[in-house]
Amino acid sequence: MAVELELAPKSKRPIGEPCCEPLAMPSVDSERAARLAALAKALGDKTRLQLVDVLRRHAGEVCVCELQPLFDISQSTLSEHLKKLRDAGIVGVERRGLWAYYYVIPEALEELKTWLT
Amino acid sequence: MAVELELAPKSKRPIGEPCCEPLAMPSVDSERAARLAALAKALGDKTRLQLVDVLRRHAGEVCVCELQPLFDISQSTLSEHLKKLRDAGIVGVERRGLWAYYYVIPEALEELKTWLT
DNA sequence: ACATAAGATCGGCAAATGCCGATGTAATCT
DNA sequence: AGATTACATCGGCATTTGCCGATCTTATGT
Repeated sequence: MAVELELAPKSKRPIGEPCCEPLAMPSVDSERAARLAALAKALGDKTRLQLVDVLRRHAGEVCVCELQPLFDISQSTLSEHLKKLRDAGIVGVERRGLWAYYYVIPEALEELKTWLT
Repeated sequence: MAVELELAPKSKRPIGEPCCEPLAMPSVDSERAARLAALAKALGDKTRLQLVDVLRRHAGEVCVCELQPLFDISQSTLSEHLKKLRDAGIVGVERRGLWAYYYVIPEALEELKTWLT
């Protein structure tokens, strides 16, 4: 993973001890960090996290109207949560007739999981 | 985290009847969902995610003043980001003299990782 | 064609977030 | 003691967020 942030040595400090050793400091590159943060952000809401949890185990089987009674929020709010998850690439939708069936995209969760490992 | 959900089989239904049966789903692990969401939320910022990434590789070796030049934000903003990570239980601090050495608490990341698996 | 239903989007509002400079606190140096 | 340093916290500001009811779009049934 490309090093984008570099460590600069401290210029001032009490004479005795150095604050810290200068370290070549690898970090996730900016683009990847932004992507990972976006994934985490999308999961950073209790309702959305529960949505993902439910969808993960019932992908393609549950329509939105079935999801609705599980949460104490309005239909529009639920729809907006699902949109955020969609925008983050965490879920996808399949429309069948009047209904919308959401499913988790496992690769998205895998991305985060990989970084966490 | 198991949100216990019973799925009602989907069937075509006449107009005028609800799309699906309401599903009896007590927000069983509501507490755990909140915890996981809080973890994800804390990671849901590019700067904080990069902070965690750096700290993970250099736990206890890097003081805040050394972290600072890595990010294009003010000292106070950096400090506030670290506080959020602290509050989420993702990092801890050890103070040595004037300096503060942050380290990642691996169990916190593990929590999220486990759920993602 | 018309009515109905699922779901997305809009407008608006209160609360939370990220950011900064200024100030506070505590440890260390002269 | 006073000065300096590292870091935390405060006050304020602009943006984003979550939420809602209302409305729009699209598909289906009569």
